[in-house]
Amino acid sequence: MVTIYDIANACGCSSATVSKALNNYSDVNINTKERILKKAKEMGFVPNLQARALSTKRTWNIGVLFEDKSNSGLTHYYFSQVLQAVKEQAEEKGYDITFISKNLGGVEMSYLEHCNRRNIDGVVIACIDFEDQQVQQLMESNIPVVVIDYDSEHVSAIMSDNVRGIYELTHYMISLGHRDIVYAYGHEVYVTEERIRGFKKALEEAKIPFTEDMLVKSRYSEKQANIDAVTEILKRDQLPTAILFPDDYSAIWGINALRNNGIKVPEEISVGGFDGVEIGEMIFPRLTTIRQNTTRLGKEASLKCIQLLESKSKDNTKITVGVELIPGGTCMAPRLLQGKSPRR
Amino acid sequence: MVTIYDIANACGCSSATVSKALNNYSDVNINTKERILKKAKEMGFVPNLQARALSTKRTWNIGVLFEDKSNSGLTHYYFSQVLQAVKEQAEEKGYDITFISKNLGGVEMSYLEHCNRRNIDGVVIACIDFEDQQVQQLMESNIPVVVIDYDSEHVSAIMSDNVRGIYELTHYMISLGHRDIVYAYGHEVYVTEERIRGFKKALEEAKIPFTEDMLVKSRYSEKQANIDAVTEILKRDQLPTAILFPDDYSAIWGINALRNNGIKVPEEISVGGFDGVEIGEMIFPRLTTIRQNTTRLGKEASLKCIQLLESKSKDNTKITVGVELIPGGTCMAPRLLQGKSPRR
DNA sequence: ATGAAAGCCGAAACCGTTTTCGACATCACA
DNA sequence: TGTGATGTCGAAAACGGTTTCGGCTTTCAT
Repeated sequence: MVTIYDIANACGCSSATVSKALNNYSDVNINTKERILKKAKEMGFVPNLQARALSTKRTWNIGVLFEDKSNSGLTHYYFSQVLQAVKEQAEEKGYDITFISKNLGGVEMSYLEHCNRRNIDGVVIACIDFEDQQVQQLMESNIPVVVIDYDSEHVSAIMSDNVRGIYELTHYMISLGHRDIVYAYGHEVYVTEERIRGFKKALEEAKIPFTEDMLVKSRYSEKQANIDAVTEILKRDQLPTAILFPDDYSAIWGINALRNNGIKVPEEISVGGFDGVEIGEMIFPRLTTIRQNTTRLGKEASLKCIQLLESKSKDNTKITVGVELIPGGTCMAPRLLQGKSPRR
Repeated sequence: MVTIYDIANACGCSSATVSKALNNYSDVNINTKERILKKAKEMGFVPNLQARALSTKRTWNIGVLFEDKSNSGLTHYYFSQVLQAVKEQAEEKGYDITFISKNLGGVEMSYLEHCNRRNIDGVVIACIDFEDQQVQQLMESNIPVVVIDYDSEHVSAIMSDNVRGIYELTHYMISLGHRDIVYAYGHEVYVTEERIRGFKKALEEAKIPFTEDMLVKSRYSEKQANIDAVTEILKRDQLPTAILFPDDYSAIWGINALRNNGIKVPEEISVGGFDGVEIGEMIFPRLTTIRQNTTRLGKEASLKCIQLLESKSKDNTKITVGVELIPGGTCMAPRLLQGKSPRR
């Protein structure tokens, strides 16, 4: 391994001058500088980031927290896209990303401690369980943190326009003629509250009275929870004409569950998803859903995080990223008379 | 930030002793040790990994190379599962993972240089383009490298049993009565050669003469390439009764393309995929495919990599991980007389 | 000619750890 | 009582960089 000292020797100058030459300091003669740079390249010099970090306190590392309880982390259809965008944007700015975990090497360790050990410059969080004690601790620390889809006074946030998303989807259903709509909502977290707000808003505007049975508890990205939700709904005397699921994955399993119970989609029940990931296009007919702009969410998160860490500050600005309705083939106007139960 | 010096001061001993106490050296009195550990915890000491790395030359960091040309990296249905397993296993052993990229901070940089800057302890590679000059350079370097699904004299490898996989799938098709089978193979890489071997082997055993038109060039995980492959096949005077695709994603788009052209699957043409990822279960009927053991592939890769880096050695042992046939509903016995062209 | 300013460079401290090696005390044993 | 072994500790160097600050030249206006 060749160090700046080796270069200094070869150039007949001091290591300080080499360091300055490599870092574009102004107080080094243009000729010396070029000589040093040339020699450095010749000798195959590669700076040691650990050494540099030790004195500059910058690791050029962004931590990523992606602990999804239900679907294990990286394989998540929606989050993996966000993560990809975070990664690309970070790399473009010269940062590497590192996953933050509890439980490193068999030793239970808080997220914050993990970050401190590695001297992470900043963190992007996009997990479901923001109420986790350790996540809160991290957000309240003095490490710059950007969260995706959560609202906290301590951190900056990139928000997908969930209210508008579910509002538009509901509105669309209503415009097709649906009035008996069920929203199978996800985990009881911030995003869910937001979405329920959007759901109710659309109903209200259409003067459709909201009743408790329009909400069914389910879970994001959990196959069985959504199949169970469907099973529960099918026990009712009067079936809804449309069901909205918390994400596309859930919607697809929901559709399968409906079909396994002899219900035709969309002829008997219309279905809407959320996320707009590619699996929605793979099934037939294509899933009606709300597309979240994963690329922008990820990019904005990275950029905001970098901006914060470079200014060594924290703030709690919020950036909202728009969503888009993707009409598919899983919805149609309800065929049966309202208020009349379709079979069973 | 509290350092070992602070602890030394508080304990009335030297930093050397503190370091030793923290690292379980034998030449420190049990009482002093406990006093130091207690104080360290009290003061909230967190070791600085950069400083440690500087003197030990271990970063506890494993680099991951996942550059998939077609489908962008992390969002890949198959690779993301492997990656998840690599990550989990690495973390269990106390290692963090970091993505290796060219082009860090706008500066073109070789993979090897990226690793050297960060002083990565070892690398796991699972990308498609192993022939890339930079990937080769990395494999030939003295950094411990483990590759997934590639064969090189320079590195250790974890291999999925591709030959057996495609052999079994083909064998299954033949056992259903198919003789006109097309294999739409993926990128022209090592894995593809392997699979073609397995394909031919199954034909040979069944005494079905191999002809060139049984192979169609396509690409892994590329929607359009597979749709195009289907379009090409459909131009033939005599259609095959079964098509095998290079992965599940491709198979699903292949099926959609077939259906868009009025061909019934599986009634007119049977279809097989490869990978065994969940999307194969989402469509109706469920995709017949070969399941690769992504979890084991990832775990083995991590473990092998750690074993190598801890012994500071390289070798080129190969570990093969088995595969499994998942019979679905996209295959059935061919209905039409062999040798007769089904319509058109 | 002179003093100030600007340009260029290097000594040395510093970042937070590990690790070697020698010093010292204590102990056991002949 | 002397000797060697054993146990415990710390000084100091090393890891590979960055950065401050002061000193020396050179330039330039007066």
